[in-house]
Parts: sequence; C-alpha cells; structure tokens
Amino acid sequence: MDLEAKMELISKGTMEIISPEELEKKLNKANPVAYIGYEPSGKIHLGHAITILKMIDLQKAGFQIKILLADYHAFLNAKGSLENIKKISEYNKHCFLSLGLSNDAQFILGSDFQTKEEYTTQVYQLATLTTLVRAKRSMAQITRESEHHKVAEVIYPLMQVVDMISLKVDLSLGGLEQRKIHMLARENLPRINEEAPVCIHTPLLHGIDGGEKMSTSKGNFIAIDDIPLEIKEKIKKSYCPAGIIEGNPIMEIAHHFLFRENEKILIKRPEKFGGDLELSYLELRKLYQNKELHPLDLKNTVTEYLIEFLEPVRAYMEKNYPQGM
RNA sequence: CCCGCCUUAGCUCAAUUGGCAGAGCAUCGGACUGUAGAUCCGGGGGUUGCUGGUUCAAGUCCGGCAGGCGGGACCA
Repeated sequence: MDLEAKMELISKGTMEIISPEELEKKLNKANPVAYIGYEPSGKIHLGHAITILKMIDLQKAGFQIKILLADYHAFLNAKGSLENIKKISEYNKHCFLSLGLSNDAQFILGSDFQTKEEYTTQVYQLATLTTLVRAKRSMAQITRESEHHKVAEVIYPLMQVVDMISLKVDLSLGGLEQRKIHMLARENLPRINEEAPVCIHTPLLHGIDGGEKMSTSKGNFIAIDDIPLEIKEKIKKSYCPAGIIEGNPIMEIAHHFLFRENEKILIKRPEKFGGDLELSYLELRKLYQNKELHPLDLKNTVTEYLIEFLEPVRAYMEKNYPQGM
C-alpha cells in the first residue's frame, strides 16, 4: 500500500484528522503506534464498533495497535467498583477481537500503569496547567449525567492525556466526543515537553431512539453480539423519519456497516412498491431523500445486512467467550 | 467541628389535623399510518434514603445513621 492509499483508507468515514501532514509523517516512520481507550462497558455497541473498524484500518496501514481498557477512567466516571470493571474489560477484549482486530493488537489495562510515579507526576504537572473550566468542558459529553460533580471528573481528562505519552502513541483515535480532551492534549503536552499525537475523530452514531448519541447507559444501542431477533426488533422500533438523513440512525448504520464491504447493496422490495433495487451509498441517499425509498424497505435491508455483518462476532464470542456477560 | 434545610415511581414533584401513597413526563401494550415518531386509548411500575421508637394507625411525630445543599466556626 502506498502512502496515498493509506491516507485514503485511514480518512474514509472520519470527521477529521489533526493534522493530515503529521499523519503522513507518522506513516513514514518505523513502527508507528495508534491507540484508543475505552471505558469497559457491559455492552459493546455499534458506536464502539465504528472506532474498532477504524483501528483495523490503521492496522492495515501499518500501525501497531494499542487498546487501552481504561478501568480507572470508568471508575472515575462512576461506572461501579474497580473489581467489577476489570471483569467487564476481559469481556470487552473479546468483543474487540471478534470484530476482526488481529491478534497482535496489544490490550493494556489502565490500572497496570496509571499509578506509577512518573505517571502521577505528569498528571500533577498537567493539573497545574489546566483550568477547572477547561477540564470540565472537555468532559461535557463524557461524564455521567449528574448534578453532583465530583473531582474525579477533572482528573479523568488529565489522565487520558498522560496515557498518550505513557503508551508512547503516535496517533490517538476517538469518537467526536473525545475532541476537547484531544485538543487539551495537543495544547498541553508540548508544555511539559512531550510530543502530542495525531488525533482522529470518527462520527458519533445517533441512538436508535434518535437521541444524540448511542450509549450503553441510555439503552438506545444495538450491541455487536445481539442475537438476530434482537437486532431485528431494535431496528424495527428505531427512529427513522422518511426522507430525512440527518440524525437518522438507520441511514448511519447503513453508511458505516453495509457499505464497508459492499460498493452496492441490494434492497429487496415488494413489486407493488417498485421492486428490488441495487444502490451505491450516494444513490441510496438520493433516493431516500426524495422519499422514493420507504423507511421500512430501508430497515428491512439494514436488518438483513447487519445480522450478516455481525455473524462472525456471534461465532467468535460463542467459541471464545461462551459465558457471555 | 457546629447549625439549618432536603431525601417519595426511571425523572420532576404532590399527599389536609397522623387515616388505603398520587400526578405529569418517561417506559410498556393496543389503534392509526406500508417503519419509527407524532396523535388517540389502555397497562405496569414504590421497602416513601437506612434504622430504632411513639401510636389502633407514620411519607407525616421523636431519636440515630448515611447522602446532598447552604451557612458558621477554625485559620497559631
């Protein structure tokens, strides 16, 4: 793969790369490292999957992959006891592998290094450089909704910034909700004489209820290991206004999952409604926008393809993590 | 450390003098749309923060504890 093809592969489906020039340099470097951190979660859903698929792209483009199982971060974000969070992280590791990440990806537990002296010293250094308002603002889309804000909330982003240098990463991937923390890293790491990584943001998937963001806590997600019947029922009840693409979770799922491996998709449609169609993503958008494709036909198609797309996940989990969550 | 106020359904809040714990929103189901939503109809949902006491009877009165909010004090 030449540089141009790598850039193309990496940027496909992302919101932004900060910055493309720096990314090119990293691609020319020997053994560059790309990382992403996740708070261990009882369910890994399609929103997580978008970022894992992008990590797979980065892996194909020559990056060494580090996945941070951020147990302390989840703990700071009031997700439960550290013990339970660690247990969940083992399940998550298998979920990520099930999506096709190759075995040489490294999985790192946050608590294995986040209490070392060098690490905490750097957290304290950043604490002296970061205003409370800035730290809180960076957490706006990440913190559990609560009026009773805890100090943990402002420690969280500082730790995330230090993770990047502790793990020696060249590139940090995250959903768009990570943007403000990433920007904090880009701004403050140089101030403690460290190089900031390239930051790439993927779009956020809307919840199936049409909510702003698919999230485990809101229950508006499709999990990657949901059984076919569950996927079917969830898509059936999903928000999907006719003619509207903006904020439409079903169109988003089609975009990111059906067209990942297919140039065109087959839409099966009863004769009385116009018969079958074979469409590229752009054609699908146009037809849907013009209301020439009914939401139900879209839903049926997405259901069928998504169940097939996630089949390897279910097969992997059954074989390697049969106990489930 | 001291004082005051607060804690009731997933959320926001009602409940008379101590007398069968309710409403709105959310959720779930049905109707209507060739999807969902919207709309109409219907259902479920509770250890009233925990704990001890008074009483025939406690969400309500008294004590203790926990959590939250506010104030005071301490500041050599």
